[in-house]
Amino acid sequence: METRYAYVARLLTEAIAGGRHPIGSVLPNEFELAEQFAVSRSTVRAAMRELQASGLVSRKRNAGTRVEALTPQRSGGGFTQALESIEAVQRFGVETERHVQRVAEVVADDALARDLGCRPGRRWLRISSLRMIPGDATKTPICWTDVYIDDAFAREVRSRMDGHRDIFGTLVEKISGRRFSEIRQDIRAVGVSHDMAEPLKATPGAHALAIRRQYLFSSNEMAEVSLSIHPADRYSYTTRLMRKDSERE
Amino acid sequence: METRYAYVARLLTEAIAGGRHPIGSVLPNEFELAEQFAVSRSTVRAAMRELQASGLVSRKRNAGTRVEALTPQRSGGGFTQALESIEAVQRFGVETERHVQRVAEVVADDALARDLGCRPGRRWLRISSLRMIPGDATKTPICWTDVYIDDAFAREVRSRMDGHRDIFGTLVEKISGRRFSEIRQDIRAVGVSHDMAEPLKATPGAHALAIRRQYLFSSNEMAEVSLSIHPADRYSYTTRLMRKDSERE
DNA sequence: TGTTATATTATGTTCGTACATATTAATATG
DNA sequence: CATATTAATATGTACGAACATAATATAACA
Repeated sequence: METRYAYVARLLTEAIAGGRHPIGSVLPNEFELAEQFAVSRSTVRAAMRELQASGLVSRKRNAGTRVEALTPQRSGGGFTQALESIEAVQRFGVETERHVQRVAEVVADDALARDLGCRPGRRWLRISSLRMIPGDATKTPICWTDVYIDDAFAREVRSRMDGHRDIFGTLVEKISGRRFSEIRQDIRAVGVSHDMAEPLKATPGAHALAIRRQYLFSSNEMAEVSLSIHPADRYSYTTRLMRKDSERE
Repeated sequence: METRYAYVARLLTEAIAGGRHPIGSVLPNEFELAEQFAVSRSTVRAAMRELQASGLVSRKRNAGTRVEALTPQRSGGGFTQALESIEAVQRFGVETERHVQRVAEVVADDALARDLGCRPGRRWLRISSLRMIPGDATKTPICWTDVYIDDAFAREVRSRMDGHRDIFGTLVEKISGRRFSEIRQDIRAVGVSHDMAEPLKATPGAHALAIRRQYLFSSNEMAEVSLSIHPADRYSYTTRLMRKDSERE
């Protein structure tokens, strides 16, 4: 038999998916829900824990329970990929080090705006760098990366980037005092362009992976974008998706 | 101030990390722990929920709480990607339909074994197909896919594949009565080969994404592998990684 | 001996109560 | 009018009790 909290969780999930509670709206409080469903507050809280775990709602003291998504973001039955840190998103199998080539402030023209997924005219700090394996005698770069950081953080980033060996995303989080809530990633097949062929030690037109990563704060504000070019023979993007059940047997 | 359940969770986490409770051992039951820490059973259960969420322990009725790992496996702060189903792994933005081109039983030679990640000599049922957008007048395929299914399921798959519109993975799960526990995915940049240029309506050597997906029952039982070739102009692989935290602000 | 009832056990569910705490809204104060 | 104080509010923490359920161990029985 379906437990009562599972029943409450299911009804609420269906109501949210069905549009009864649009994103951003606030659910009735726990006591009201308890009365509506004729269960105790503890049962409502157990149901809420499920909704929260699946990413449907967020909760805050006295602000109530707000709907964040219409469908489960972190489900139980499907597959999940877990990355323990921002760095892990990059998934280089090996240790790499960054060699900064150029730093410049740029304004997005139409082409760049399309590449980055921002509006034309937006101002960015661009940091271009190569990634290498430390101690590699051939000095063959793994990839070329252009990191675009919101102009608002440009001065701080410029002054602190030298002492910073981590990925730039962590630096932006440190400077802004905020945390990224989402990373959008886009992988395409491209050819190595003429400009990049030489620094990458590849032939122009050679097969390569182009990876775009957009780093967003909670309000859908894009604070950073990175564009990487990986020649095909040096990199493949690997993920392991695990079925997630925490119950035993 | 540290809450009591957080205190209990911390002590238990430290005790596990410190080797006091080796992997596979069973913790004292909830009533005993409640007495040890001088808290109520509810508080112990709240602490247990934390340990379970971080992957340190698993629990089963009457079998108790067993230690599964010494350090947190799913810590907060990282990012996760959630796929609701096996199909979602493919992440075509649009509805697509499969057009089977060839079906054959094959034995992996050295080259194929390397491509699939299996041992040479293993027998597979290979199903080659094109994926199209229904109603597309130009009939331009999205991708070419070779699906390799374990020989053991070959006969069943052959007889049931016509009535099956879903991805083959679900068919294999249905036939075997087992569920995949892991999908390994590998994305590389390649050129369209001469054989595939014509069916894909692409020029030989054109930039393309090659995606290999290995479907595993357990960590060493690979039941299915798929190799897809996506011409660059028709597909990009997109993922959204969400921060795990569900607290607000 | 093998199979079927029965008791035991540890976690799971549900209730109710009480107080804590963070945030917002209302009110009083300078 | 701006600021400090207070009240109201919704979630968070903590307790204790009772019963449910699944798995295991034990006893009863043929």
